[in-house]
Amino acid sequence: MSQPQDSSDSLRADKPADEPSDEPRRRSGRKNAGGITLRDVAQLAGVAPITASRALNTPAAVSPKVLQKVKDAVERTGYVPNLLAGGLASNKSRLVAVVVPTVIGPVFQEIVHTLTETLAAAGYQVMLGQTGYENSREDALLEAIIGRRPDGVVLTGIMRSQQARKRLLSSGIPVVETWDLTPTPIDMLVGFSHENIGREVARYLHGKGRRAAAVLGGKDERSQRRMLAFAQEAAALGMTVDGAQVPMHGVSAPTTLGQGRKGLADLLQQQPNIDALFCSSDLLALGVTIEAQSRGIGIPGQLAVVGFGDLEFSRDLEPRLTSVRIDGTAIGQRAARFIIDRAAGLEIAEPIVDVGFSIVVRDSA
Amino acid sequence: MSQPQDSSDSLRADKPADEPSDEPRRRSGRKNAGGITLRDVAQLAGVAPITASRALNTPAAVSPKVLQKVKDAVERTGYVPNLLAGGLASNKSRLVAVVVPTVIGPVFQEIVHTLTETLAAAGYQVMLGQTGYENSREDALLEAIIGRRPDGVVLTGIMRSQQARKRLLSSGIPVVETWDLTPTPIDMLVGFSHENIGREVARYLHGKGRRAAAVLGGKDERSQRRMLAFAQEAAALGMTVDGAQVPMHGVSAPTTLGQGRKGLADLLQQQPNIDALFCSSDLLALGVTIEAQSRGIGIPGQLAVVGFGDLEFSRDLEPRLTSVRIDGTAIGQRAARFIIDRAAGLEIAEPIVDVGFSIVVRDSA
DNA sequence: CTGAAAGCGCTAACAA
DNA sequence: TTGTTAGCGCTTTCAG
Repeated sequence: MSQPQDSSDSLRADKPADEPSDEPRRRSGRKNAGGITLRDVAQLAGVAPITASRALNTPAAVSPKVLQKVKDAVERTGYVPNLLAGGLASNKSRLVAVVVPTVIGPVFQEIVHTLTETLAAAGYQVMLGQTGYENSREDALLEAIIGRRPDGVVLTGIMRSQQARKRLLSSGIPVVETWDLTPTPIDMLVGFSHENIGREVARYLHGKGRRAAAVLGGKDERSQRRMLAFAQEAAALGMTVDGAQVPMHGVSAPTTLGQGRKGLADLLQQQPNIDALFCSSDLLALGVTIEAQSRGIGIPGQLAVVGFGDLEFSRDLEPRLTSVRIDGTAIGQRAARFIIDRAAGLEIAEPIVDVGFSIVVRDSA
Repeated sequence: MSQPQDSSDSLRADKPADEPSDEPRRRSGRKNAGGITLRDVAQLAGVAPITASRALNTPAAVSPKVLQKVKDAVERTGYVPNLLAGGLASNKSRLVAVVVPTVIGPVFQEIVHTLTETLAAAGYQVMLGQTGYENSREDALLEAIIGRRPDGVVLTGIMRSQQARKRLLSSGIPVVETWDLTPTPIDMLVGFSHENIGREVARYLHGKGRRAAAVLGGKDERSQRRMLAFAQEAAALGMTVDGAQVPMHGVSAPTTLGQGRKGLADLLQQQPNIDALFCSSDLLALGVTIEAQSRGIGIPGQLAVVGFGDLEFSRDLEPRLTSVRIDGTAIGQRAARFIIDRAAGLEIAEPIVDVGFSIVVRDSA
């Protein structure tokens, strides 16, 4: 490959510093985009390294002439700043850790997507971490995260180990917890109340004249809380209540359509007369729909079904699925803003946000 | 908290500066897990920093006694190594960038999941990047990625801009492309042939006695190639071929169930006699199933349907969906191994891997 | 097996 | 506005 950028150098006319004077011992193996550093750029532009740095980071603080020279030099060398070095020197890594139980399954997709996008637009890069719903990996993961000195950590539906929480807190890294309304957040919080959801759904179904309620959900903690609140409220309203817990295959997997089918079968065996069912995910609800269909059970006629998550496909099902909608985009944006603001040194006036939820009423209930 | 180290600096007291108050100016605002550095640990353990470093990184290279002392010191101080600093010094960031069009949608979930998990187990952290199917963001994203000097980049279904490819190549960072079999990969490759899939599905349906083929797919490039190959092979086998292209709402979004419903409707209007349909995603196929059901079209009796992706739910649909399965886990593991091996300085014997695919035959076709 | 010295590439403090 | 100096926290190199 011919690289014709050897001695032409038509730009740096004033300071011929070709003198390889007392070359200090250089370290080996560089992976550095051609080995070009800020110093090379500065030299080519005929300015001090710090000036080149300013031209790139705070262009307003530099004369237009210098700015242009530096830009040219960057262009000609193909220089890409080493953000690791910059981060070390400035103590700002521009890295944000996002931790979820798993990226498999539709639940946290919207949040991860929004965070990645919003933070990227602000110059941050997202590091992804998966805990797998277990505590065991939390500690190792935390160590790996803190070691990178991120400018923020977003926790979604996890981090229960008390020790881990303490560790994070004492690291001084801004933390945003999401997907729940913890009574005692580590730092900042963007969430919603699982209990309120359960209660509201119970009231909604009761209001529709249903009297024999049932719930179907996985055994993750938040799902359980929705289910419990639903059951309690339904009972308080005078409804009968049955429930089935979906067996989670592997503690890190989300609920599945198959579990929905099986779940309804189990439920019907337990209590054939149920007329209202709250599923802790839309996938479960879809399974229930299919199973009901194959059994000739009419939805919503015989059985009203409410899902959770309002997945993209739910509006197009037959019948169209009524579901609880969580605005993952809003959560992601708010969380991103919290971290960006913190990094900018702003005071967060209200570090706890309840984004709420809504019941999207369609045909299935 | 008695810290018996009142400015005596027991370790480096060999240069008595004339002025006693020689304390060097310290930089401000540290976010450093309590501000504990390797030097603090080393001092507490009574060894040199480099020895403490060795105790942590290559425990076999220090005496058991020293190892214990350092471990104790780490324990007592709560020290967490600064991986940014380590990365800068050693030129190994232990960061791997994973780039996908979007994490929304089920397509790349398995790969991202596997990569994150496998790499984490090897001490690497995944940085997530989303291009949004557009080229526009590719350049900025690439700059952000290269700037972090990752030890590897995994590209999934993207990076078309020639300039971007060149940039990556010249950065010297190991690159693994996935989800396709490019004729001229940048570096390493783990993929499968979209053309072969199209052809095989056509043959399969022809073998089942179907003669009026149709395809339904999104307009992303690979989907198109599957569809085209399918159409060509079907025609070559003497089948009639119709096709419909799903309108993508926003170029970055994956195909949806709703599009499947609409797609079938359009297709039937075009050609009511089709008896075999290849959908470029399982979600599309599900939509087709539902639409067919509501129109009283029997599957597979009247219409055979084949999906793509073999999503988790496909096996539980009614009828159970026949689909093309891609082993995302295998792709992720292979890609991770490539990068880990490269980082270890190993020669990659065969840098191009075809993981193939399989047609999972169920009831729908 | 252990240590001193010298940076990795960049930016915060000061100064000019 | 620009430059000088001194690190950021760690690891490489080269000696003991």
